[in-house]
Amino acid sequence: MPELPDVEIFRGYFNATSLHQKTTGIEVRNAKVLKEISARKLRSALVGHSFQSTRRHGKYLFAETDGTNWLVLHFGMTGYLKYFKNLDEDEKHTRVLFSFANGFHLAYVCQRLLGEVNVIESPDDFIKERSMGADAFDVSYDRFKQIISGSTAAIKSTLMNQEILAGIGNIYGDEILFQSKIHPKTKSNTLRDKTIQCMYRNMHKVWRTAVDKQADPDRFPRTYLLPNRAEGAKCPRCKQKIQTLKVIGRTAYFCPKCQNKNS
DNA sequence: CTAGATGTTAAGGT
DNA sequence: CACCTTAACATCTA
Repeated sequence: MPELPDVEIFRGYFNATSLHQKTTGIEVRNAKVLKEISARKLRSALVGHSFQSTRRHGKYLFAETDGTNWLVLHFGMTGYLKYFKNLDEDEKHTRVLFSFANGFHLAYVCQRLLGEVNVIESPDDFIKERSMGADAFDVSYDRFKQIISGSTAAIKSTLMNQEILAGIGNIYGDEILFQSKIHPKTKSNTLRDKTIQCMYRNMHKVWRTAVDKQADPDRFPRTYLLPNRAEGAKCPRCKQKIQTLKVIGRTAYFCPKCQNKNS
């Protein structure tokens, strides 16, 4: 489930489980997640070292070692972390298994292999090389407004473009637009200042709620779209039928009554 | 059996 | 250039 809030939760999980202990081994079960490095390089960069701290930018998690390298984790559509002692708790789709000196393991699980495990020397350089936009949790209002009003694309497309704003994916994009009563196909540069302010506030509200509720839609407030994000479901605000349409190839769920293009 | 699913990228079209 | 659509990656589920 990895969008910004999910990755922020993984970061907390990593901090609570995997810092300050020596990595004793790394088993690469499926090298497809390594994308641009070898298993040998992953091991030589991390084995014998310990993780000291973490950072997040958009959907990427970075873990700093006591050496010169950082571990990079991206979770694709189906990735997550699991920390355990006994291998009978291992997961079917563990792609990389980190082992620590205390006998515990950290599994990088990624069913669809769309995620990435990498090693880098500088998160800031990596963020630049990958052309990532401002983190959607950290961005200032002035920058946010500049970003939105500088794009002629559909607002949902702008929000989800990682080179413009990093961290928003399909489901939280829908939630932010639902909370802000904006139609997903509204042209970004036609939004009024007041609407952009509203969207900025709602973006933060959604992040806080999602992290607070451990990104579990069942625990979200009833006024949220996410628990009702299904074809034929009813809008939690006006009871109209939720509709779908395609924006940049992804399904957008929205309420045709609450979210109209002229608001 | 088929279509679609939280992500990203490449290729091609308007 | 800015934007959109489609396809692809591997696997599971409705």
